[in-house]
Amino acid sequence: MKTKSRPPRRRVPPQDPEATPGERTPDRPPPGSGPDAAKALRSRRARAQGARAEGGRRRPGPGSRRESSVQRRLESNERERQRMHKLNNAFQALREVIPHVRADKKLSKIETLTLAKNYIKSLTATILTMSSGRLPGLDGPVPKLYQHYQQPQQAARGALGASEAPPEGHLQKFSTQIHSFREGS
DNA sequence: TAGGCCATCTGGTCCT
DNA sequence: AGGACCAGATGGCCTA
Repeated sequence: MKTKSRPPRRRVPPQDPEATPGERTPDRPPPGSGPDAAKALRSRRARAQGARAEGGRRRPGPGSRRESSVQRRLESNERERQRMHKLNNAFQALREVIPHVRADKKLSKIETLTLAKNYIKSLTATILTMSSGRLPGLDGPVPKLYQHYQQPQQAARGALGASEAPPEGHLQKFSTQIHSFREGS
């Protein structure tokens, strides 16, 4: 059972940037690049790997270039951690606004995204039905619905109040989708 | 024990 | 130039 919430995990001792990651990076296709970029990437990688291979032996003196690059790496790691934490907060905020079966079990990220998508679809369908095929407000200057969507930070901060919880009435279809999702279909 | 999920590290690329 | 973003790698925790 996944009923109990996991304790926050502290990743094993923060890795020493000196301890080279070794063969961590196989050739991955460079995102968004042509053959030239691929070539450049290969040579950069070769240089970097060579540098790592021989770099492990020298001891960085205080204030050395190596030491400052280690420092930069650590700062970069910290920023990346913060970024991921923010992302996870956003996921949590999303979990809290989409209704789901078995509230005792925390939704995984992929479940959260999939259910959110289905939920949006379901709500959209409901709105369309209620407004006889037209989105309410589309005749007006700026649809309120869209205005609401223009504030992503609000959701990210978990600022949605209880008053904005989804209405209970129109979720029959969505809950069916949840069930089929849970069944893995 | 295998498989799923996750946090973290890392190096590359993109953007300001 | 420096920070944000991205994706691969790695290893820990948990459940079936």
